[in-house]
Amino acid sequence: MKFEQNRAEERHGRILDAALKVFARKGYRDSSVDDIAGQSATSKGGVYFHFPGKQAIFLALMDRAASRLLDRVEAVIAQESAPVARAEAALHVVLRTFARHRALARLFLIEAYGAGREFHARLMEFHELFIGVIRRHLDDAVAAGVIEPVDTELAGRIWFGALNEIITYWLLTGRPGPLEDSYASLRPLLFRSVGADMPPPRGAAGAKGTP
Amino acid sequence: MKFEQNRAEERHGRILDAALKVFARKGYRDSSVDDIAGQSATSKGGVYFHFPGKQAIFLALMDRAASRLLDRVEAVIAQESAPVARAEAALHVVLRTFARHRALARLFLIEAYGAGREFHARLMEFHELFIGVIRRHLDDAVAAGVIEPVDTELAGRIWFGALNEIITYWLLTGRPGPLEDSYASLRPLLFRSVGADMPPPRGAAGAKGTP
Amino acid sequence: MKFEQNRAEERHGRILDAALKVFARKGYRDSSVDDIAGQSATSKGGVYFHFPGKQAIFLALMDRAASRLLDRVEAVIAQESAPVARAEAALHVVLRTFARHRALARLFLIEAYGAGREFHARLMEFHELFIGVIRRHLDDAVAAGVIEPVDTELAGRIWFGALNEIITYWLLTGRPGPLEDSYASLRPLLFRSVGADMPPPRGAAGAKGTP
Amino acid sequence: MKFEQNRAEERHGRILDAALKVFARKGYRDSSVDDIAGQSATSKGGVYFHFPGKQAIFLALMDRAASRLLDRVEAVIAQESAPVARAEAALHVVLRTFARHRALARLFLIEAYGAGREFHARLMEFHELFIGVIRRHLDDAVAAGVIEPVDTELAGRIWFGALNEIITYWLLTGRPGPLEDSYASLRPLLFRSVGADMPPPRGAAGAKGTP
DNA sequence: GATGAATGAGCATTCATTCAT
DNA sequence: AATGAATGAATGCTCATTCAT
Repeated sequence: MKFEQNRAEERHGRILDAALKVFARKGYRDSSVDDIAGQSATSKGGVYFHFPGKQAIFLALMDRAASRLLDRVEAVIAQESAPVARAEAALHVVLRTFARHRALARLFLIEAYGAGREFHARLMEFHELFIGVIRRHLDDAVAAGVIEPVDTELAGRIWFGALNEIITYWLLTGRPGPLEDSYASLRPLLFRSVGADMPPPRGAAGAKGTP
Repeated sequence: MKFEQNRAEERHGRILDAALKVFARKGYRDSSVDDIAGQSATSKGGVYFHFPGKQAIFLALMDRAASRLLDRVEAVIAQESAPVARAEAALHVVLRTFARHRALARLFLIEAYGAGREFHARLMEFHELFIGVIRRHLDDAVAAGVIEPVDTELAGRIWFGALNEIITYWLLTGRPGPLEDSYASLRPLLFRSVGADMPPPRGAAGAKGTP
Repeated sequence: MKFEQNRAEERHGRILDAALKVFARKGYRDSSVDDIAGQSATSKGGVYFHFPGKQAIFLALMDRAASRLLDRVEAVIAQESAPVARAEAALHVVLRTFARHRALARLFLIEAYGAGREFHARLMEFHELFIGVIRRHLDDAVAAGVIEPVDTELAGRIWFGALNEIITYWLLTGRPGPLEDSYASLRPLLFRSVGADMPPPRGAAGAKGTP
Repeated sequence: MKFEQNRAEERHGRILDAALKVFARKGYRDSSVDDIAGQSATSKGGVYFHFPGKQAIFLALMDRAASRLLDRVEAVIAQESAPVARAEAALHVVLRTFARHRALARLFLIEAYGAGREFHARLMEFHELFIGVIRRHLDDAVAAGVIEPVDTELAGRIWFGALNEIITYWLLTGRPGPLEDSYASLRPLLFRSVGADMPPPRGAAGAKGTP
């Protein structure tokens, strides 16, 4: 029975993997359940056994992806100690992950809009989740006196929106070639926006220059 | 003949107006040409007489809207003299216009993504157009020594992306109630991002110079 | 008024010419009245002024073509004196005319079938008309004792059907390259079918060799 | 699984049967897929599950019919020994089959022309197939010295074309009442066309040899 | 007479979903 | 659990025909 459960879970996951590929390639509306069934080496009936419908697949896919992404964010944040660095880290992981997984990026930045009314609320929840992370650490920074008091929710939203535009543009036009190159220029602008001193670049881990 | 031409143009415009309403209400994919025909008090055949197809309607709609919006932007910019104020003005008009015309906002911020691959390139062109306006005036500001040298293209993109996120969130959740309220908090963050001093708020222009 | 009448007739003919081109190129069902209007440098409304509808155009076209073809047949027959030669001449003109006017051939051999029930009766009338011509001269030949008594109606139909198949095959496959080449081989077979001696080839006009 | 396969094949065949009826009654262009679905007691979707489209149905129908007809031809030919009798048999089966199955006749002699460009090539292939059968046996007859050397391909085409015209005329006008009556008059004309002696009528085979 | 805008019925095709096996 | 056959509603688009100007 444990065995069967695993098999079911594996199938479940396989369908989501297939859906991600298909949705990213053809877009939500132009993907058919048959496409997903084909890509996941299952039958249409099989897909409907594991999911109640096409919408549910997309929703489950967003949930799984968002939760994995948040986990990664939390993991990276845990390695930073300075509040601003933590906020920054959150942003950077998202950029890096999307740069490495275009399909994922398409899902959140493009397809979720086109999938229809039903997904918008959920998408906004995800935005809030990520913005909330940024915001929390900016709040810490304010509390610690590292940055001036600002509307941290709005600041988080700005950071997030800026990132979105950059990644979306990259997704749809291919520019700039290596997405991560944007980050070096992006950093100072965002930091300045909340009146933070430029901390050493991420990864330099505070080891440099402190006597 | 002049008369007939006007009649044709009027119908053309009426169809676009109807399409805007319908697309904003039901989304591009869930809107049928019949819906548009009904809303514009025309027959389906009439719609197809004026437009080659559904996609063309959406495209024409985006073009018309973007061109009107750009005109408004240019008009407002012309009333400002300081470069940073001009860049800011561009942003502000967009915010105000979208706040007053939710349907328009939906079109550009939501539906254009869901309408399919064919529209993405065009949408990005519009982004570039607006970002280009901001950028040009930031360049002027740099040249005038008003702000420090920054990657103005990226700065423009950040401003634009931040605005997008704010408006999108408002569109989909209704928060904050009056969208324009965001502007007051947004301003200092964006200005700081490019290292600009806070100019007096827009519209306070007449107050300048009073001791 | 005579002038206007001529203008109208000219337009009428121009539309038929255009229709012939269009029908031959795209087939009756895939040709639109717009296509015909375009090809005849008229407006759709103009076409409908001269003809009550698409069917009527096709019918008028068939009538005009058949009548011209019959005229040509009669003219050529008048130049022959031997009854069998006359029957043969009828066949030969049709072959030659269709070989030189593919569009015409398409009209009668292909499109008339696809145009729908309404045209079938008329098409069969045309078949009968041509077969009647052949038959009449075969009857003369029988009466003159030149050929044995045969079912001349059937013989006419056979001659006509054979010709049809040959031309149709040529129309749709392009073989044989020069359609008229078939004629030399066709002649003896058809003549033998009615038990006629092989007369000298048409065009040799009895002048050759007879002392 | 064998069972399901049968069920699928049965449905497949049922749809073709329905299509034959519908196409023969209304013509290819005036038949809708809905008509076929209705006639086959299936849903439109069901039809599309078994066939990729309307054209494919027509094509499959032609293929099935032609293959069945060819089988019948071969079977009848096998019962004759004389080459000319075999060629004749081929012709006769076609006449008889079409006389008994008007729908089939309509399909090949009328609708295939009206169905559009796409079908013409296939139709000509069928013509060639049947003509090839006749031709082969005429070749045998020539080789056996039974008939004089003639262009057997052309002779086959003539026989076939003659038959076509006769059947087509019967289909569209109803004359002669019993189509098969034509055959008795047709035989001598065709035989003579290739210079063959009149063999005893088909079916009289058992009478052969009685002094 | 001529034009072209407008109409509206018709149709092939797609696809999410259901269900018998 | 899984399959694939079946359903039926939905929709973009075409086009013969009409008619106001």
